[in-house]
Amino acid sequence: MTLSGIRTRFAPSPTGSMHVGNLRTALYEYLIARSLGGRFILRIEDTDQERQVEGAVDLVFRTLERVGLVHDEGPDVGGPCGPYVQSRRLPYYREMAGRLVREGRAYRCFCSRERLEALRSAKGSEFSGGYDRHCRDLPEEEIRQRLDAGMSFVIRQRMPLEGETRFVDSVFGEITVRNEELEDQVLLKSDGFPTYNFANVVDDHAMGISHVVRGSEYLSSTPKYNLLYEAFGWPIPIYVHLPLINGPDGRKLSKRHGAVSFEDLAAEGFLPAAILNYIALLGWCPKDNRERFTLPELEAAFSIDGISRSPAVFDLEKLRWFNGEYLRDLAPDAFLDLAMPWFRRVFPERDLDWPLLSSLLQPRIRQLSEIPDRIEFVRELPDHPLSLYENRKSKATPETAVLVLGACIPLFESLPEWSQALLHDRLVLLAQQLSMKIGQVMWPVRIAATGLEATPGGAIEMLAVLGRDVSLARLRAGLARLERGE
RNA sequence: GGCCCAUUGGUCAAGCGGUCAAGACGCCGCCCUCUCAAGGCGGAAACAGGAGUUCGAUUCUCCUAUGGGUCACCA
Repeated sequence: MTLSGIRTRFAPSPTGSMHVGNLRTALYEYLIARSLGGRFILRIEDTDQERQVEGAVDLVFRTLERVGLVHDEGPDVGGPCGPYVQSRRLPYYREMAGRLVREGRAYRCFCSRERLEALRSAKGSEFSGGYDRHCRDLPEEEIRQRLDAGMSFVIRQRMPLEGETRFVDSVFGEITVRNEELEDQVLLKSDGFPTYNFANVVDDHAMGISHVVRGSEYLSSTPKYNLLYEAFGWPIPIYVHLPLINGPDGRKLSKRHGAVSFEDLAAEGFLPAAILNYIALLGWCPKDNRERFTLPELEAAFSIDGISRSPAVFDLEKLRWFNGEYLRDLAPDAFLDLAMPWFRRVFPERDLDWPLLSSLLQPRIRQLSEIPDRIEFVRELPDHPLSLYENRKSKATPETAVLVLGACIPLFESLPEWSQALLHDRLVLLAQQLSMKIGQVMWPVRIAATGLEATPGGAIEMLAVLGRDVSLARLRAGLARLERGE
């Protein structure tokens, strides 16, 4: 079977949540494949028996689906290079490791973990690190003896002791490392599982991966990968190393920076499309500097040469801006559907004029999670100081408030219908009668009704949301407070 | 500490020898406006430092500084 053409893969370890860095890697891998007419493959790298997390594989599927990164081959959809789960490819890795041992490019190492640990601590602060190649040239009979004795072993790659390894990364350019820096890395662990490095190379070749896309934390170990490809006589893939994503403090983004996984962000009211759009721009910039992109638009615009080399800081503020844009672009009923669960957090039973509230909130929020706080005033009038009735711009004062509220309460009581149109007409009329500016009458009404300096709508809209009874009760209470002066 | 990489406003970033050094977020101001948003207009804000190369460096080279990555039977 020959695999040709552009092929990229997303190869997560099922160890927990979908970090935005991982998601971005998946995105770029997807985009490289799509923009070049290639195929995007999903492979699960579950070679670490101890770090498996229940349900993590499902989370990967679900997340990719939610953001629309559809893979062409993978554990669920199959493909010509299956299985796409590393724990089911064990015999293959053993065969390949055995081949390297036979050819003298790898060897069995019987060193105990204790010895290795002692080695490391002995080097101490020097940090010259690494394995001392103790078993590299064990005599044949000694190997056979230990094997017969049932000693466990790992298989290590026999690295060249001199010379240098050079490679070209599509993003970072040419990189050269002296071979003496390279450790005789473990290929096969004593439990028979391959290490990440080994399985990765073996599978990338077996699956015909043309572009190896990954975070730049792998940059310095890439020479080891290349030496493996060479040991097997396989062609070296095109490398695309991605700049890291850091937190605001300049350190690698992690849990202590708050919500950094896709599911955290989604739970906080960010739209998948907005998240995807934002992270697409973290480390990549289109030729025309455009910012708003749908996935198909990204597929058309993406190119490797737009990837940046320096790390990017994950800026929640900018994500919030993106999210606000996406929220505003939603059709009103689509926004209502998304807002409803958040409405229900404050009003599990009671119904309000949801379409009205929804239309007021849509242009005003950036995260769905802002909704509960924004409508809490409907449930209960917030404590507020009388000084709120003072507003320079509206020329409103506690004194004018008394006049306005005193006049509009009876007016509202006799209103035949509690409609925005009617409310509006009456208040405009009232302003004329009192020779006041419109804002002068609207301000105290809104304050008395909501107790808030800023509300999701004007006075009329707030009255409509609250309904006749609640509105009147609050206006009366407001007036009484003003008259008492406290 | 060794090795590798990076360095344009607070953040994302354009730039790829000659620019008054784009744009976006955020911030500030003005307009619109029954508050706040949204929208419109405007503003403050950057080439880490030092040597070279060159007629000319943000762009090329070297050094320094700072930051990051990596040195596992983790990925």
